Amino acid sequence: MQQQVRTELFLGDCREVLERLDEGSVDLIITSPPYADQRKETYGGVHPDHYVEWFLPVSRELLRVLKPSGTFILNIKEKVVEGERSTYVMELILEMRKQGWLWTEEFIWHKKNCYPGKWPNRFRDAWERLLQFNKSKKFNMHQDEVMVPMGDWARSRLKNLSKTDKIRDPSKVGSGFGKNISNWLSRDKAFPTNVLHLATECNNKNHSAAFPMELPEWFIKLFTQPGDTVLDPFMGSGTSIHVANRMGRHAIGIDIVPEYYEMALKKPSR
Amino acid sequence: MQQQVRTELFLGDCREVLERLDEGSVDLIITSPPYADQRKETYGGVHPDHYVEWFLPVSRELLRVLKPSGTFILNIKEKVVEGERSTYVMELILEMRKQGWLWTEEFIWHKKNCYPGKWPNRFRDAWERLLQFNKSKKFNMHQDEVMVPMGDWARSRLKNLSKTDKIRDPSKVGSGFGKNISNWLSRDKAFPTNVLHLATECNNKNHSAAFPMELPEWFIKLFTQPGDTVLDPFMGSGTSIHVANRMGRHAIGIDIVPEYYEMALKKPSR
DNA sequence: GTTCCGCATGAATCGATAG
DNA sequence: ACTATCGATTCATGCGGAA
Repeated sequence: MQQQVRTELFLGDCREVLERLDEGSVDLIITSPPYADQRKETYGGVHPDHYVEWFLPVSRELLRVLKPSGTFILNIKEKVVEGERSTYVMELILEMRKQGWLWTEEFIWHKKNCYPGKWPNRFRDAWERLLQFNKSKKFNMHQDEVMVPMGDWARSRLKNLSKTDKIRDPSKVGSGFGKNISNWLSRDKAFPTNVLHLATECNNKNHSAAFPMELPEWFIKLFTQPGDTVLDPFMGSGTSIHVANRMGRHAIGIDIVPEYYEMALKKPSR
Repeated sequence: MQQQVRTELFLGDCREVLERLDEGSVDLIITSPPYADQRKETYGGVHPDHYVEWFLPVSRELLRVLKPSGTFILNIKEKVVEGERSTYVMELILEMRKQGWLWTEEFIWHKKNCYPGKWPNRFRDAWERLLQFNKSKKFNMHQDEVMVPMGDWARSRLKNLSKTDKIRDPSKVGSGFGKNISNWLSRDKAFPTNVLHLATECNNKNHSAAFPMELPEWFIKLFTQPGDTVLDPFMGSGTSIHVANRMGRHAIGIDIVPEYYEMALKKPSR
């Protein structure tokens, strides 16, 4: 029942708050930390050169509070510095492995409505990383929960490519399954892939979410069950926390910015 | 003219063959090297732990033969080893930067019809990396050649120009920017993003790396002009070489496997 | 109730100018 | 020279009001 769902929100630096959480108490961590040099007004901005050392204490605590069967989903993307992609995300992955994390998978979030712009040497950036880390090779995964209908794939929550995407790419889709196609026709649902097609939410309201609700929803369905605990150490306005609550999961949210903390407190769990 | 197009095919280890090519003689290198520990029969297989040291001598020679204005597109994806994604691609990027390469961009190839399958701990892998490396920040890029049709929204969009189309609100986030809507009036095409949606080709069963023609075609259009030179040091059956020729570019192809070399020789340049 | 249409907004990046 | 700020460029989406 919804009433049984526990929600704990903390105002403060997650490096300190996390120390107060019990070891092995969280089933899913899903977060989108401030990217390097971004959100200067609110988070102060972290220089790309110092990003790894800034994040490692956090990931160490996250490793502690996660259950052995749990999963950590990290949404991040490196920025361009002087014409090159920065390497701090790769360095972060390498360092987190040294901490004991397993880098299990990398999902791609294809942002269908990416930021506009034109530059002489690059195109618009339309994707972000969704890095999956685990504590052990045996982690919980409920694949059936995120199956997508095959027939009306377009209407499903995990949306398919938009109309223009189809117009733009006239190559032969579905021509490549060979004999296995018969297996698929008899099913009505299919497992998704590791590429997620979602638009960023840019509504007219006073705040915009870091990522669309469908994103945490998808991973919460995939990696937790009702009654499990979801943690977001950089909750922002609290999107993933409230999605977790709505789905009957306990939620723990942390943010260092008072405005976000207040916003998360007040947000109706509709 | 097509007749003027030069094609050089070599049978041998590209580390040796590349030494015979002139410095600064290639405009675009596009290749899909044998993935780690894959295709053992054909390439002998490279263990993930030795992949970086195996590839670095190749990339050093590629750096030499590339023009300062040229581009290197590397199609690669790390395999899963004992439940984890291997880190050799990230390590390779870090090491190639030490060689002098600039890691300019990472395109995503979304494989729309990836191979079906089911595993208890992961979904189907539907994307690969297309790493862009450059020798200098000033490289050739012909963006107009790869423009795509605009979305349907554009038609109604341009009927009425709103105030904010001319003067954008310096909005709350501070990300506001002014528009020059007059640039749009005659526009029916848009620039693409760094996510490519292509289906894999499966017609050529003989070749172990399924590389859809559209992929080299797109990068050849983007980074070269007719008369330029395209190199594929792991040409396989020679798809990118023949696409380059068909598009009026000179081509150099290398492969160590006699069967592939023969295949590339015989392939009609339709 | 549908569909249509107007419109603000988004983890962007480059190059020029200012301190 | 080296860093910080600012102006210029751009496309797709979902919302909300109108038809």
